[in-house]
Amino acid sequence: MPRAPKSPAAKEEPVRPATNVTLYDVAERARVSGMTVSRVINGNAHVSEKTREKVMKAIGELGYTVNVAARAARVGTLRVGLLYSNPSAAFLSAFLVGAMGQCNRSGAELILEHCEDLKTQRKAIERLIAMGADGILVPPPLCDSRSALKHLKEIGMPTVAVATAKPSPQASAVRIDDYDGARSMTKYLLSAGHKDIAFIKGDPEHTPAQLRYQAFIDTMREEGLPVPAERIAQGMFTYRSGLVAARELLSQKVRPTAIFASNDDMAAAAIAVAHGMHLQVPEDIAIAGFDDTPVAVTVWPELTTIHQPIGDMGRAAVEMIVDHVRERRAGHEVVPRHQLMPYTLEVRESTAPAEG
Amino acid sequence: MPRAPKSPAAKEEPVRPATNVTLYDVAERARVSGMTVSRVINGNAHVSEKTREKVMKAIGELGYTVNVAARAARVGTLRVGLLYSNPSAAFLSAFLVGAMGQCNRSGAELILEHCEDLKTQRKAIERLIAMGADGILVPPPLCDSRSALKHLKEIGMPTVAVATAKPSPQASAVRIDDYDGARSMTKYLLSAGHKDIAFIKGDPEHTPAQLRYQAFIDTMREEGLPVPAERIAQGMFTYRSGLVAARELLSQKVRPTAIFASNDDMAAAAIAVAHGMHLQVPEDIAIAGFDDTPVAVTVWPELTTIHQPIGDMGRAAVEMIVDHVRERRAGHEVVPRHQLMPYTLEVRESTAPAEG
DNA sequence: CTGAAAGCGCTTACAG
DNA sequence: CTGAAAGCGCTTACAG
Repeated sequence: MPRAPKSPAAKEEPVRPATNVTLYDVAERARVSGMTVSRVINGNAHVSEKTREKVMKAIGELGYTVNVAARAARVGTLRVGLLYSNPSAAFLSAFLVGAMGQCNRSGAELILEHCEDLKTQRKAIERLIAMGADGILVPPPLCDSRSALKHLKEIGMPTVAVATAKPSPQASAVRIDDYDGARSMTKYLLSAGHKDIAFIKGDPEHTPAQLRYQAFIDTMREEGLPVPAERIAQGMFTYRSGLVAARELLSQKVRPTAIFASNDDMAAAAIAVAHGMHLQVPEDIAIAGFDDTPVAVTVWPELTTIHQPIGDMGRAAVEMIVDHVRERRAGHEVVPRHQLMPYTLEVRESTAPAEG
Repeated sequence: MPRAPKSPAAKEEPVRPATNVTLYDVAERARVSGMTVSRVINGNAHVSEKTREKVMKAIGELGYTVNVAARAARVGTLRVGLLYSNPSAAFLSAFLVGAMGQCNRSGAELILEHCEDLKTQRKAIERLIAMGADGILVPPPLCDSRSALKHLKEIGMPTVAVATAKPSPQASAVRIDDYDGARSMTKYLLSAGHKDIAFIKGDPEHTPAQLRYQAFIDTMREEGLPVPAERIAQGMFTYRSGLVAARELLSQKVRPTAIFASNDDMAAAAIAVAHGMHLQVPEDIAIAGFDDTPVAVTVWPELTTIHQPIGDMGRAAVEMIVDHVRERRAGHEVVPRHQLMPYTLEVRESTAPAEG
């Protein structure tokens, strides 16, 4: 493989800085009891600001980190439920890598439950609860299900939606700005001199598909380049649907100079179709994707795409749900949080400046 | 906050059967001390056979499982190092999912270290040790490096090689039988009526590549179908190398009726090349892969392939390394173990009976 | 708002 | 070969 896959936890921060400093070391230095330190690190409200500061200072100076194993021994292992239906294999495994890594660091346990469709989701949620889930993570496409989120809200289960494009204000969410990402890609293609760009839409049920398309249309329009209907093809985020869509787009009398597929699987399919028509990529047709899943660097030429930090999102989602669970246990109200992760434009070989 | 009690009708194997039975419950029932139970569950040698049996019986009756969090609190979290260089992204993430899941269940922690090539591996091993690794997992292609394994052996570090085709008797290994798997695939193609089968070899540095090729050749020969040189193409396990190899194989005057690529990335490339030549898959040319990585079900038609249980191998490797570390701590000699995982032949749409 | 005590479930010395 | 005691680092009652 040409490039080393991103290692999930390798960089970040040492898995756990094998510190021998305990809560009591902090207590001693801050001249308080261990109890008080415990309160501070758990965000308990009943600590004076002054005391909290003293403790935080000592924590910083000593480089203290909580021993999650000891905490888990006392408090019971916190269980994070993952309710998933049918995201792509690539998405799920990248997400799991991040989520599991963080569970490990947080001393939590990940339990998975599959649910085939929206009808069975209530049962899946109940199974997760029966298995002792303290909080639940909801990746696409379930994260866009109002009824799933509503059900979870009603039963008071801490919830984090992942990779939804239109987050509910009622529930926490970890996501990228799909609109912005698609806008960046469109601008990049424009700046490379492409004017006649075709677009492959994704599954209309997925909110990211809608926003990516909208961003493309809006950005083109802003440049005074309205997109005719024959430059838009409907896909379903699958490779196979990309095959059909790309065939449709490339069999026009006048071909576009670039295709922006709204995910990598469809972009990979577009490359295959182009090659099948003896078109060179990117010389005859530039092709771009979205997500930066493993297939993006498997195909040749490698795909220019928007890198969605799926592993980091899994990590962040677990961090957030763990916070929520602990807030709840501490008797606090759980306020929904929305975390926007940074995406990056990965320019690779499948795109190049337009000719002329 | 107390966790809701588990329903007795538990699922398969709940992540951890949240049993409330402790070591002392077992001790009481077996009429021994907690210390003795601890010795038994840790495989300590200094327990009489009779006592051990009593304890095991009580454990079974009570459904006791050790509380890994409590153990970790006492004994320090066990750290499993993962030394990897450049396996494909798909392999690594599938492996990580299995390995991390098992680490979670075992109360261990996974720490990753990348090493670019064989020259830097010694340093990578030292970094892993500095980070507190108690045992090290070595996936391909490093698992085939004699010098890496030798170094680890010399410093007395418990080691498990993963997915090597030619395991060293000196080190533990978790793998599938690559020879057998390739033989199964070849037999399947033969049974479907194919006689003229081409083969795309993998990176000659990887032991699985060698065995898969050998199995193909041997099986064909047994059937009285020796394979001419023009039916063999050299690949490197990458998509791009598969593109080149497939082009070579399919541009012969007389085309084979099937191509067996020794991994999925190359098989996916072969499909793309076939489509580019306006050949139908599987009607005009059947194509098979090996590994069953996500790309196998991303491309269309989906790939017939040998399913290598990569996630399970990650799980098994962690289980084994944890055993080794604990054996070592208990003062036992670590005897290398070799675990063969089951592969399965996944017949999908990319192959069909030969015509005629 | 803060603290002294007890205990989570297990293992490490130390005995016998 | 077996056990009584102490303690891992943290948190949960219970006080004040």
